[in-house]
Amino acid sequence: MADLASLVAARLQPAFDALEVGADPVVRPSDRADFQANGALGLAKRLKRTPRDVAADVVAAAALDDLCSTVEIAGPGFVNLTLRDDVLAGLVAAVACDDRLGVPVAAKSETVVVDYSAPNVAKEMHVGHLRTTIIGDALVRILGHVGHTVIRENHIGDWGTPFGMLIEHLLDLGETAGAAELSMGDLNGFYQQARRKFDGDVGFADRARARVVALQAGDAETMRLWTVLVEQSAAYFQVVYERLGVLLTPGDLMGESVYNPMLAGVVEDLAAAGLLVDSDGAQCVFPPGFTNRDNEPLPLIVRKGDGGYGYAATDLATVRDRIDRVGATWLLYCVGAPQAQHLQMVWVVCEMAGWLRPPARAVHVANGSVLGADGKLLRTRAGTSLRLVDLLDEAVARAAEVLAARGGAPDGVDAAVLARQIGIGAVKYADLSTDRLRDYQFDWDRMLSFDGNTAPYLQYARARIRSIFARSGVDPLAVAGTVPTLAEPAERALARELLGFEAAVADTIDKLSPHRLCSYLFGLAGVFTAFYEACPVLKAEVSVRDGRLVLCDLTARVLRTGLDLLGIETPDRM
RNA sequence: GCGCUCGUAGCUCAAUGGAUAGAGCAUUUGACUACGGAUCAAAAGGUUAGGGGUUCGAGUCCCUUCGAGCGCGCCA
Repeated sequence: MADLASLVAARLQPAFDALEVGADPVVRPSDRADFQANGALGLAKRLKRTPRDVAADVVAAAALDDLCSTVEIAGPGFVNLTLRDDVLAGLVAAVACDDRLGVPVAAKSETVVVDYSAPNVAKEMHVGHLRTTIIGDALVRILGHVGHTVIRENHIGDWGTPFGMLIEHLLDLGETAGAAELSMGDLNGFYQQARRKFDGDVGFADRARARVVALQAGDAETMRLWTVLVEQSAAYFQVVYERLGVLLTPGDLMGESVYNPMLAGVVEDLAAAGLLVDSDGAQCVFPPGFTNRDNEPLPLIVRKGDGGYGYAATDLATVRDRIDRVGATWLLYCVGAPQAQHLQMVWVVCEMAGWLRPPARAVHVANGSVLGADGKLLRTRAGTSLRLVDLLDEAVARAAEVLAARGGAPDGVDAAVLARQIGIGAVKYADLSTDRLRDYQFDWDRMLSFDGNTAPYLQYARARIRSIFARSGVDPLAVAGTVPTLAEPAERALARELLGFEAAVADTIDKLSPHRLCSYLFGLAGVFTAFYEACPVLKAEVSVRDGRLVLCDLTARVLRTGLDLLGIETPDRM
């Protein structure tokens, strides 16, 4: 199934080629017609002719009669193309019979590593982990859907100096009690108590420092205690991931400790390449183009003055591992915007060292922050960071309230399950539907509303369509293959919108921005509503009815597939 | 000081360099014994923070001012 705009562009291409100025047609969906071609505008100046004349030549040469019902040259030289109804109807019927709903498998399948979530061991998951986790997970699903080989990597913080104090605190509590506290998810308390002792108790701090040395030396007992911390945390993370409904599993954990054995090699190779510089006792690389506040070259500190490896060394090793061992050509880092400069420096150094080279490339899928109603970072009333589990619990509780106010769950539907689907879906959709780079304002009432660009609205729109089939007793399969008539404008508009799914998915991947898909689904639901209002389905005579049922069924399937790609569940009844 | 991101309707958000900048909410007006009424339709709402530039064409690209947020040597 070829994207419609590409189909039209391909028809115009020979006409452009004939003009011999090396330009390509620009065809895009338009509100004024099905498509608008405007490439002639750019050509006109080079040809020293008016855009309208050039457009007329292109249209005459393209012979679009079998594809378009009207081709109109408008304004300063825009070509408005309206597809023939029979062409449109045929395409919709074909998509309706296609399990992939028109979305093709990528011509080039790539191995993609998606780095996302990345919580810290023995620390609470908070709102700050929400966006990276949800956006990363949506991209994993979408890229996988179009046939890429997607490797999820959860780069948890499971190494470094804090583990000295964490291990000592675990010993102070007693292993059993400490582990129990961790598994209950009271991680804020655990970490903060350790921190407080480290800052206030000289003896404890000394033990913690000694413990770091033992950890780095691979002392068996210390490693065992470290493993306790990591395993308890990993189990806790998994509880959160399952409640959130993301694909991450314990098998996806690729913590900092994994790269530990590779760090010496990284430093050796950088030194051999002549990139390493001693600066104030630290081993650094100075990538060009980065300066500090005094306008001096900014170092990437690979090895600290005390001989320890910093996170930069780990990040370098990670790039190398993903490319050389995993064989990835596309590295996606779903990480907050503040880390942009650090990542850029790491990648520049990797390029200098020859580790990151085409076709492999790294992309920072940056995200903005989640803000409260006051426009500041979302926090609890007390001003502490908000635990992710608490946020998710509240989402489900509030969804249950909204559901109750609407009259409760339908008979035979588990209200608790439905509340979870709506509540979690609402949180995820609110996050995904805003441009990921922008900060967005978290608002329970808005995200849980059944009106507007929300998950409940889309879930409800689909459930209503399902109920048409349930009430009528018609099996969608029974009408499959019917070519809709598209006599009504609302039918035609819906058909055209349905064919846009492919382009919406492609655009989402192109920009690595799930909100593109959200916008499409919301638009589709709106066009469907207009259709549903204007065109009776079950009351229509059979020949018309079956075509409309195909449109209904296809709409429901596109909504479901689209929400599925975003990681949002779709209850059949609600 | 340098760098990054952002600034669009009252509010929350859209908009591949393409025509008259679009939705939802809120507001106002209207429809209808209903294929799911917590429905639908319509109106109103804009100097795209300000100024300059590039372009046939700028919310979008470049420069600049203002404002918000975040980074900038041994934490990750």
